Amino acid sequence: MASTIKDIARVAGVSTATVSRVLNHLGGYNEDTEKKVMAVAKALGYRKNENARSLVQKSSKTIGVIMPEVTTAFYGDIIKGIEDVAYEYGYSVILTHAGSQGSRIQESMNLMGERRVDGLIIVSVELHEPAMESLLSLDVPYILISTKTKREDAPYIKVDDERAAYTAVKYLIDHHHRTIGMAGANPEDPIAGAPRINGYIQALLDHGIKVDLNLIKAGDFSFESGKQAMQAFLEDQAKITAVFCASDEAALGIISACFERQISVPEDLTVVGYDNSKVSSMSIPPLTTVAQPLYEMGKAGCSKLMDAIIHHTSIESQVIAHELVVRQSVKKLS
Amino acid sequence: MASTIKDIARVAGVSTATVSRVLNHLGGYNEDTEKKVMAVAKALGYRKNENARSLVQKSSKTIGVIMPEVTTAFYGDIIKGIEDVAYEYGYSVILTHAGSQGSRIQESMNLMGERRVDGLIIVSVELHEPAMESLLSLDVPYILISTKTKREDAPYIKVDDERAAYTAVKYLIDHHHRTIGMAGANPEDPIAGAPRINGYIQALLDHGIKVDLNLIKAGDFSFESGKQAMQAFLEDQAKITAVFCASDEAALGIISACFERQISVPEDLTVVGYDNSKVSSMSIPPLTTVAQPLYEMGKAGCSKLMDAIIHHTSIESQVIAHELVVRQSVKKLS
DNA sequence: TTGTACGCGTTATCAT
DNA sequence: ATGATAACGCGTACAA
Repeated sequence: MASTIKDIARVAGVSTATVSRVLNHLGGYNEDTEKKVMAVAKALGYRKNENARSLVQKSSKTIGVIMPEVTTAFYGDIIKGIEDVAYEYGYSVILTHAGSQGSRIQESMNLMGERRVDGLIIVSVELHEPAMESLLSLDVPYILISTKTKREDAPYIKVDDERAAYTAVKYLIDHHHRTIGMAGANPEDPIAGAPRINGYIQALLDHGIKVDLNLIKAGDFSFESGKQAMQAFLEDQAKITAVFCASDEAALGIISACFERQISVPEDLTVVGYDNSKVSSMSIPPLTTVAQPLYEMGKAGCSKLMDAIIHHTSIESQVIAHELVVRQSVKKLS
Repeated sequence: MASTIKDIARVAGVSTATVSRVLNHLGGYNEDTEKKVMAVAKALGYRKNENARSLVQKSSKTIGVIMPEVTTAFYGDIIKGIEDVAYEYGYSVILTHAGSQGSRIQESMNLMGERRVDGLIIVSVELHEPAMESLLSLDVPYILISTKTKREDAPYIKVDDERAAYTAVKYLIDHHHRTIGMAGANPEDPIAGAPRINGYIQALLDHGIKVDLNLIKAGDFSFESGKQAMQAFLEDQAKITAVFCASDEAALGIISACFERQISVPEDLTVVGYDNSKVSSMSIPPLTTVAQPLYEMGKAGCSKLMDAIIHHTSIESQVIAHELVVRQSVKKLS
C-alpha cells in the first residue's frame, strides 16, 4: 500500500502540515527539515494522491476529451496536440468516444462531470440540443474542435470549410477545368458536409459555370462512398474532367475505382481531396488536397482551454487558416 | 457549484448515510425516503464526485493507457478496443503518450501512479529496465499490447511477429519468387524489427534459398524508409522480384518510389506489407499484407486487465493469430 | 519555523 | 430503517 504524508510525518518526526509544505515547495521551513522530509519521502516511495488533492483543491487537474467513434489518424493528430499542451500544464487527459452517431454522448458528458474535469474538449462530434445542455450543466470551460453548434456563443476552433472548398474548386477552375464533380460529402452534415458543398457551388457560380446537381454525389466521407461516387459518374456517363472530394479517403475511393477501370489519374481524371491526411502523400499519384492543421488545432484548442481554466476568462472562437497542398493528382488543362 | 450528498441530506431531512445508501441502491430504507431522496437529488442536479469516492474506496475506477508518440490509425484501433471494454465496466481511460523514443515514459508512469489508476496498459512502447521498475512499483495489474520485455513474467498480448513474417515470405516463395528483398524493419528493435527479419530469413532458409544480407534494407517502418529502401535496391541493381515490408507504410513507400520510376506493381515488382492498416485497402494496387487484429487486441487486453483488477488474478500472456490478407500487390510467377 | 485542527465529498461501521 | 461519526489523503487557516 502506498505511503501517505502521515507516514512521512511520523517517520520524520514532524507534522503533516510541514510535510505538505515541503512537498509543495511552499517555503517557510528549515533546510534541515526539508532535507529530512524529502529523504523520508523518497525512502518510503511516496507518491502524491491526485484524487485526494482534487478534493481539497476543488480542481482535478484533468481535462476531458470526447471524440467520435471512428478511429482515423485524423483524430490521432488532434489528440496528440491536445495531450502535448495538457501535459505541459501538468494536466491529465481523460478520453472517451461518443459512440456510433453520438449515442454515448450524454453518458460521456456525465462521466466527465463525475470525474470533475476542469475543462472539456469536444472533437468533431455534432452536438444536438440536449447534449449541449448537458455540456453547459457541467459548468466548466469547453471548446469545440472541428465542429460548431447552433449556439453562437459556443467557442470553437475550426477551418472555414466553405472557403476551403471554394479555394480547392477555384484552383481547378484556374486550371481550366469546367465540368467538375463533387463526391463524398453528406449534405445533411451541417459541419463538414453542407459547407463544403456550398463552397463548391459558390466557386462555380462565381466563375460563370452553371451548377449541375447530378454532378454532386453525396456520401459519408468514406473510401467506399468515393468508390460509389465514381461508379455513379460512370453510369451517368458524366463528362467530368475533375472531382473535388470532401475527404482524402473519398478521393482515394475515386482513384481506386479508376484504377479498376484503367482510368488514369490525373491524365484522364483530376482528383482533389480534403484533409491532407497522411495517406494523401502516400497515394498513387500523390494527392492534391486541402490541409487542415490538425495537430496545431489540437494544440491551439487546448491552449485556449488551459487559459480559460487558469485565468477564468472566456474562450474566443477561432477560424484557422486552411491551405491547398499541391501534389500530383491535378492535370493542368489549357 | 455542484451539490453534494450533504445538500441532499439537509434538504430531504435525512442523514448523509441514508442519502448514500439510496444513491447506491444498497437497500435498507423506506420507499418514501427513497423517493424523497431521489427527487431532491434530481432537483439539485446532483452528480457524484468520483474523486471523493476513489479516496474512500481505494479504487479510482480508472485505467491508464500509455502509447507511443506517433499517431497512426494503428493505435486508434487499439485504443478504441480498450476504451470500449473499459466503458462497459464503468472504468475511465486516462491517456498519455510516452514522448519521442519514450522520453516521457518514466514521467508517464509516475503520473498514472499519482492518479491512482487501478490498472495500466502499455501499447507498443519498448520498456527498458528502469521503466519496467517504475511500472512494477505502481503495484497494479498491467498488460503490454504489441510489445514484450525481457522479463518473462510481464504479461503481454501480441502476434508472433516472426511467424507472421515467415508466413508472408513463404507465401511469396509459394508463388515462385526466389529473390526477395526486405524493407522498413529496424533490426535494433527487438519487438517489431528483429523478429520480422528473422522470420524472413528463416522462411528463405527453410526453402533452400540462400540469404543475401544486401537485400535487407533497414528502416524505421515509415513511408520514407520504404522509399529509401527502393532507391537502394535500384542503386544496387538488385534482381529482386518481390519485397517484403515490415509495415504497410514502408510498402507504400516502395510503391511510391516505383511509381516515380514507372516501375509497375505488381507486374514489375511484387510488394507485401505488414499491419493491414486502413491504407492497405486504399492503395494502388490494393496491398497484400499481414493483418494484426488491432481492435480485438485492444479489447482482449483490456478484458484481461479488468479481470485481473476485479478478481485479483494474474494475467496470462496471449499470442494472437495473425492472418495474411491477400489483395493485388503480389504477382504469381510460374 | 512549525503544529493543530478542520474540511473537501464520500463510504462504512456501529449504534439506535 | 436510520443516524452519528470516523475514516480516506491532503491542503490550509490559525495558533503557537
